[in-house]
Amino acid sequence: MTTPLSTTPRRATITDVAREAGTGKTSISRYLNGEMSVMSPELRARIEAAIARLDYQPNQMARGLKRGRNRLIGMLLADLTNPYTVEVLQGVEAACHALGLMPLICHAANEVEMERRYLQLLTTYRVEGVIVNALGVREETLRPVGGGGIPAVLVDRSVEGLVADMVGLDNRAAAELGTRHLLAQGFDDIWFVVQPFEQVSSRQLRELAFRDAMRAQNAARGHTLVLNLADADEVERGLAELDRAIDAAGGDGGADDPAPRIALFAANAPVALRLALHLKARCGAGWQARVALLSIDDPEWAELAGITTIRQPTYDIGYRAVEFLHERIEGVQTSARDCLLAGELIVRASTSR
Amino acid sequence: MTTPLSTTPRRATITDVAREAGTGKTSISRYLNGEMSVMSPELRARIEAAIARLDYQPNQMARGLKRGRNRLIGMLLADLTNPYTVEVLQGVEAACHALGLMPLICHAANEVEMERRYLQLLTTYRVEGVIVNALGVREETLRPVGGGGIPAVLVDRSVEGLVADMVGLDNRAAAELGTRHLLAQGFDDIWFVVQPFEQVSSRQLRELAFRDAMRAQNAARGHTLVLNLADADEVERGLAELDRAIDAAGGDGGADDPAPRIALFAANAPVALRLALHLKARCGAGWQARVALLSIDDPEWAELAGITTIRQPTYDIGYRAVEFLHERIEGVQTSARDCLLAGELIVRASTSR
DNA sequence: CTGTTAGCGCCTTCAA
DNA sequence: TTGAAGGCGCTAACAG
Repeated sequence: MTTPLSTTPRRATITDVAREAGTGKTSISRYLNGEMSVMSPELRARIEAAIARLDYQPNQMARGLKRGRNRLIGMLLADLTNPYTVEVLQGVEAACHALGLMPLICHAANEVEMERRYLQLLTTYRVEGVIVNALGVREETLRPVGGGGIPAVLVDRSVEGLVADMVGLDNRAAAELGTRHLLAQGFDDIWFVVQPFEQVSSRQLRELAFRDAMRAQNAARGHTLVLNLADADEVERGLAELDRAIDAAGGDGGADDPAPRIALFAANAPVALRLALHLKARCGAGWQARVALLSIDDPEWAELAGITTIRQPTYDIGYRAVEFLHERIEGVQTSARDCLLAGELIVRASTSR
Repeated sequence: MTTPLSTTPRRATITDVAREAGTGKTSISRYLNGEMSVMSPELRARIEAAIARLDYQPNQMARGLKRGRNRLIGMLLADLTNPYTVEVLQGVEAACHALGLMPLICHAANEVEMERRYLQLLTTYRVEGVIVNALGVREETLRPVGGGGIPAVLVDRSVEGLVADMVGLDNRAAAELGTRHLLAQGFDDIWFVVQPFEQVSSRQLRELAFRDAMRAQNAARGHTLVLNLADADEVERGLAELDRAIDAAGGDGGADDPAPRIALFAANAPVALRLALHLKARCGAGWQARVALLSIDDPEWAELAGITTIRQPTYDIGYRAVEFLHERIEGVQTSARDCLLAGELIVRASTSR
């Protein structure tokens, strides 16, 4: 490969096409916008030929400038590393495709500062709307977007004080579903493990619903453990606490030992993975005999590990979010809507016997 | 929540700011572009105040239209579901950030038709360059991009007949590394499992290197199994063939049984996952005692499952790709470059004893 | 140092 | 049925 890469030969503009077709720019513009009804077939043919000959492609930016709409929407994501996010994204893409929108995907990688910058950047590109699934967004940050300016719809989590459409899992129902399942399976010592939830409404709701569901069953003991995955030391301390509880519960898998009555309920997949890795490292490959694991989210490895999950309707969440946003862009003025979708319990070996 | 969502109050333009600051548009433009050197502090202060008062944000589209560059680059991805892709993306984002670029992420979801459409769309938005990691791109599809028009850099796989920079794993070295490891561990019946590779250069290279490395060791038997993950029936047939080989090799994990000498070498993570799921379903939780599994790619579940992997320098791949592209955008004219990065062998229980 | 004058590529009245 | 003129928001010569 020694051929030098060729240089750019400037793209054709509408003016070039007009000249090539021997007509005015207006007719080209009409052609581009499908206003064929009032146009002689002869002219139309000439335009088509000219476009083909010049390999002309209209400049979206220029159109956007004039029309005031560029069909761009922003998609702000907290963490692409989380399978949940990728799945939601698939729904978003499908919907965008169907509605003629183009998503500008911004990955904040769990950094609040990034979120702020991206939001600002999206504003600058004059996106027509934004879908937000972010970690640290506060009402102030989103003000220029949801408030005065660009329509916004929230995914998974709502933002205090911000009035906007939101779509996500029915967290209350999901956490109840999981808790009830564990109770029904005879677990009476259940640990709900969740990342810090002061800022994240969905985590709050899950934790609250868990506690409520536990309270309804007086016999059982319910605990909440906060695991800040971003801080290795904190994680160590949390896991150590868990270890003590597991040891106390016994159940080393011996044949004459009663089945363990302790279960872990992970609030999402990243937490579940962290737990599974730790348990495997500490108890070996047979860790599942000592403790049950259930997680909201259904990552690809769940089936392999055999843990029970509550699968979110991720695709629908993404799709619905775009539909909401599209309606807002088209000027719908109803008050803020919430769309809560149901999760599905998938029972695997970890919690059944 | 019954407050109706407010309407958009039209954003301030450069003209508004000029009026507000009592000056001309040029000065505002200069201010925006940091040409502060020749500007009275007094004027500058007035401009700053006006911008703040109006919450003015320059319109990127308009700037782009005028200067002919919009700082947008396209990022075409074959499959976001593959952890590899997400990791590369992180490198891409970091580099874009550092270079003041904004990536337009397009997810083709393994559909060739989507790729074509996205490529066309990117052209339409006049991106300054494209990073391509796609399934079905042929030279023709990319012609308008890599050839005459927009600079392109390829990730992971090269495209026949297309002269462009490319960055990815050193596939030959990686496949050799894996094969040698398996041979050194005493496996003499090794199955290389890979998705259809006619179209994908990286898969071709891995398969070829595997065969070469096997040939160097006459004693061992090497097989290549093609697994088309997109076709359930084909997958069934392929897995059945594998099952027969595993059964023939024996090694049911009994204490008096010699350790199994059969190993599976997955060409990437999606294949490895499919294999692991099948083996677990067929042989139960103890499947690892019957067959060893090694995979190129190091997905999050690899540690949990204890399979050996060859981790790709994904972040660097993404980062490097953007750097290459940026150089091209800036006009570098050297002939096409290849950047091959080394993989790292991570030995886990599956292949060690 | 600062403002005026042309466009960038396209769409949109308004005439013809 | 078609075209000419003006402007979207911004930058880039030119003048002053």
